[in-house]
Amino acid sequence: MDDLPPRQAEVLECIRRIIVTRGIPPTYREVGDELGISSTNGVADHVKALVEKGYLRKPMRGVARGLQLTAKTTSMGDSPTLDVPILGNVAAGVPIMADENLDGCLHLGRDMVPGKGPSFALRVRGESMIEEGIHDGDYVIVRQQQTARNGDMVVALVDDEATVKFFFKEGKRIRLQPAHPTMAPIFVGADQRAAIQGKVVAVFRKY
Amino acid sequence: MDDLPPRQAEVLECIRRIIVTRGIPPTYREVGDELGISSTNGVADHVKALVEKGYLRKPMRGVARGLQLTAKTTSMGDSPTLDVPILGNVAAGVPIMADENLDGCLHLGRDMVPGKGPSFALRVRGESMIEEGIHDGDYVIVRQQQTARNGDMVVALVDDEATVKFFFKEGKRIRLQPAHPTMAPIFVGADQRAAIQGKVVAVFRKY
DNA sequence: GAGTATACTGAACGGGCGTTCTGCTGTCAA
DNA sequence: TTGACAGCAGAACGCCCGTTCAGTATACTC
Repeated sequence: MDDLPPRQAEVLECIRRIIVTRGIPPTYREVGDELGISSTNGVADHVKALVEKGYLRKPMRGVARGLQLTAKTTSMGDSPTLDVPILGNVAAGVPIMADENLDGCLHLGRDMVPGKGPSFALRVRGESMIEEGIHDGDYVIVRQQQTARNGDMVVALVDDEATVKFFFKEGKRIRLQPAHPTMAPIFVGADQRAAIQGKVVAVFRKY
Repeated sequence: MDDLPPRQAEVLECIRRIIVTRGIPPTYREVGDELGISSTNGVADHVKALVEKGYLRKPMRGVARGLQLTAKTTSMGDSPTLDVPILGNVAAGVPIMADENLDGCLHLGRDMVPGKGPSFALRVRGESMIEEGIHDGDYVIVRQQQTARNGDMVVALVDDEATVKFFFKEGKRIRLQPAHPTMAPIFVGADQRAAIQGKVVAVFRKY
């Protein structure tokens, strides 16, 4: 993901920083001034490469300050902010990573979403994590990953349905443990692959 | 707050919509095209008025697409998104509304933060609302207001310290009720004014 | 009736800014 | 050693775009 040539990475970082801190994208000359590139063409070359590689977007050509960040950029590196798309309910079907948001975005400070990699948000249905302080209707912010460690709270796909549970590997089977006084854990055998969608890294609730 | 002349409100709404949906501010001519204003000066007049009234900002003059929204704009109207500044800990001193963010921002879909008016976020210290699923370290999103209704979860100033409690008016006194099995409520007499800072409208937790 | 705010048209100026072209210097793999 | 890629310089073109100046029209207040 982050296999950019060093100078291109600097250019991308510079553009991202300016967009985040100033609220409006820089011009080629502004980028050049910051990085010591006197020719606009020098910057244009880098931008062209970054667009081709999917790190930047240029929706309208020939337009002043027309550079935009893509999801690839906002969910990478040490960006101070992060756009987390809300992909749907955690009890309804398979969540799919998409560029465009379905139900809006959670825009959070980078330090509030631990770890790297793409993230998404889901709405929790049911009370299975009530003892963790996660209620029906809460949103969970999930970092996409296929594996998990014992004790992690994960979003897993069981019978084509996504659920939020604690993850425990017990020998050959996996235990998906709810945080509810009366609900029983779900066991997934070695044959049925437990499709881990990601790890819950944050929770959001609306009153 | 929203006492703008109708046409100025349309211009502001148009600019805000374009910034939110396209990610980059519009030019005067783009605004004019959308609203049927053929002269850039017509738009410039509206922008000038909106800047003077504090609804827009123009940090650099003479710069293409240099318009920015102010906190006044983002926390008003039917904006689809909302920037909520994080102002500090809920147990540490008086929260103050400021233009610039202290600890970053929660950028949330408008429909996720009920109600109107300016909002801010605070970090909760202690376990006093544990039974509500609000843990130590959680963030609460607070809509600024001076009054509250029975049962509201509010941020109140008691002895110059901000706390999160449920609000109940009981005759002449006010009861600030924690959601904790062993913690006692705080009573505020009629003489001591309970300084309500706002109402908790959302919660955010980071793992 | 004078003054002020709103809401524009039309035109022109001048710098901002993306684009394009040519050409240069490296490095690295084939 | 030929080629591809990264990373520039320098210059020129031409539209984009904020700004400014000069008016016009309506509505409202004093």
